[in-house]
Amino acid sequence: MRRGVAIDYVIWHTLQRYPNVEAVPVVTMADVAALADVSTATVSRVLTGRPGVGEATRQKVADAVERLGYRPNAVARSLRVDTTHTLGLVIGDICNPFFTELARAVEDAANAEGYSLILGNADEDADRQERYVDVLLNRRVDGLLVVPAVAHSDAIAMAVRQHAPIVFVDRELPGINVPVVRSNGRKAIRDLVEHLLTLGHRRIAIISGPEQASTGVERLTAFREALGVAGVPLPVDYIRHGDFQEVSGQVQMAALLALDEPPSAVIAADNLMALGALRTLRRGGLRIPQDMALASFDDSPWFELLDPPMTAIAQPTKEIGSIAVQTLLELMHRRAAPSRLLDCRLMVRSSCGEAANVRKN
Amino acid sequence: MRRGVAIDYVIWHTLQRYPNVEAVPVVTMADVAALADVSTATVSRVLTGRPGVGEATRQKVADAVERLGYRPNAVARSLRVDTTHTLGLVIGDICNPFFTELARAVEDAANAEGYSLILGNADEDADRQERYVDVLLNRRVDGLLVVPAVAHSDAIAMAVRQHAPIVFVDRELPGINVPVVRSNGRKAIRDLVEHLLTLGHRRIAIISGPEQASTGVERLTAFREALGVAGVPLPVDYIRHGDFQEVSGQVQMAALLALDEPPSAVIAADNLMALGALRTLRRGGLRIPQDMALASFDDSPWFELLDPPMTAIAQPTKEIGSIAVQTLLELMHRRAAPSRLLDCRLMVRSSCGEAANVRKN
DNA sequence: CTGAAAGCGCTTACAG
DNA sequence: CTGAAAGCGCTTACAG
Repeated sequence: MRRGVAIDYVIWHTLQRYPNVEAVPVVTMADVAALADVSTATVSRVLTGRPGVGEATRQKVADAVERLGYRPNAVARSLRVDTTHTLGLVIGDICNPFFTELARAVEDAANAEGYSLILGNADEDADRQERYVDVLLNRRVDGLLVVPAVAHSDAIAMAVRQHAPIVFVDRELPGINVPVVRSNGRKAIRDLVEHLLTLGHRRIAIISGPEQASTGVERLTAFREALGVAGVPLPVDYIRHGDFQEVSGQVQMAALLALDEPPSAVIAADNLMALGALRTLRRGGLRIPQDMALASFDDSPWFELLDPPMTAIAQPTKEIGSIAVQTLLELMHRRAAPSRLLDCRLMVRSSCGEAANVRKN
Repeated sequence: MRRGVAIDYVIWHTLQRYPNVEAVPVVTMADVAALADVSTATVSRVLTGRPGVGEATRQKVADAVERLGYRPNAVARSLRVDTTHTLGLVIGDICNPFFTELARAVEDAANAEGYSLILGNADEDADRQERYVDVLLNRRVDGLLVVPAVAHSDAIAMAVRQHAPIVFVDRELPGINVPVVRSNGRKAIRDLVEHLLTLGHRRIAIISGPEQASTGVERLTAFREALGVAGVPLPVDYIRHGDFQEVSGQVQMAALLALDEPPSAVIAADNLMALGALRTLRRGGLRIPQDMALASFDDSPWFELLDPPMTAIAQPTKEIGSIAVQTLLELMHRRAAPSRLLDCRLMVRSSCGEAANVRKN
């Protein structure tokens, strides 16, 4: 077997170099060069497809590579050329389908441009976020996409000061001037509120994100404005702050139900909190939408199949991901890149009531 | 501002070195050493916390690091110490909640051991899988976890021959001898079939995985055995092969419905195909479980909230992830590590019928 | 068309 | 306790 012979050669070779180590032979470019009887410079040239190598030589090298099962050491290459062809993405929570879909979109876009992606999951936690930003930058990713999980980040501030190419996705950080690619929920939220008003709802509450999260704030503001225009009051008790994770949706929905005058409709600012809210309603035996209407920011493949199908605001996730990567590439080439705001779409289903049986309260 | 001064120093320093480049200054260990007036060896010692450095020296170095905003180059370090403190994970499909949860568990376990994780999404595609395995190995991850997406992989076979530490998760590859960590669905599937039989079902079909996928085969075999024991026939038409993604669930359910004698119950071999099957049923206006019972392999947080709540087999995902990492670490230390098989649990909900209203057909 | 040599930014024996 | 120097595995001017 040819390959066996080649590998044995390497083992032997390695044992020569490290006579008293239980060798796990790792083939280097020097091994290839030796076997092909050329210099490492030449091996490097054929491996990177650089022109100006004789056909015969090229073949000799290719054979040696094949026989030895040579695996280029990307770490060494990166050190030399000062580029890793890797992008980093720090997301808020890998269990949140929105981020999952985003990661998928970013990965596709990155691959299409010849980059691989290292994914960091901050889990909506400040420390984990800081750690990941540093780790990825130390690993010398060529560019970094981050969904900031907290109001303030020393790691990011420092990185920006050092001119690391960074773009924010989905959320942003006050006072840090990097391009942001995200969706603008304003219009869709206005549509949603209108939808609720048409269905007769007048007591509408919101389970928003953390007070520091930019997306949370924006969604809340848009909500407040939409109600204001319609002249519908928004009691402070109707504004709940969750943390974008499921349990907070459960808790805040329970808190709303415990109010003297509970709302008749609730909007959750992300899909996990909507899931939590729904769970609380179900456990309490409440009917949707008769006892409580519920809508969600973020759509999901599951929503159509829930009981009842959930009305939701869909973000253009794929687009966000690919535009974010494009933006990052611009930055990496030291070109200016603008922030981008993309529109959302309201998906009317039946969790807020049917247009048919409009109700008054 | 101290930091401003320090950075200006670096810019100046860098410009000295590269007078005609629009400098993006990157601070190196040599810069720190120069500022602290020590050797790089000493800087390295304090940075890696090695003992035997005078307190005064240590402080000088720490100050310089701080002032310059020094960021260690992990690429250079890796080349030198021949370890990256990184694990790789190649999953089948990042949009599949099972893999997402798995990735989360693996990441947690890896972080706990001081490793970061590079995630590759094969998207159930052979080429993408091969590419990722190579890319990750070239990047010199210290170990690799893979959910093999196809029946045969040259990249993996080669890597194993080169003694790369690899463990399979969730699925395995025939003829490749590496530890496997996955769940054993046999018992839970037997429970599920029993559950269906008790409810009166006699025409039970399965939407299995691809014929080459080990998990698909195992689940199918367990299903066939369980029916065999009960003396219930399994027509060939009742065995459908999907690809673990949603659309195939839709298609195969439609095929089952088109049969002369359609089944009264269907088991989908993963959660995405279950979702697809459910969608087809809903679009066709069929009632569940009256017109068709449906159960899923893989549980999901959504299942409890579906219409109707879906009966499912839950895998111990967290455990699979953490045990897989432990197993990989053993391998990395060149210790033998056994394969591990973990039990699943049947979560009875109402998509197959209530125990109350048992039916006969 | 090909090779010798320098160098990327670290770490680590080896001396002192 | 500290430093000079070699070397990890590549790539790339520079010569020839």
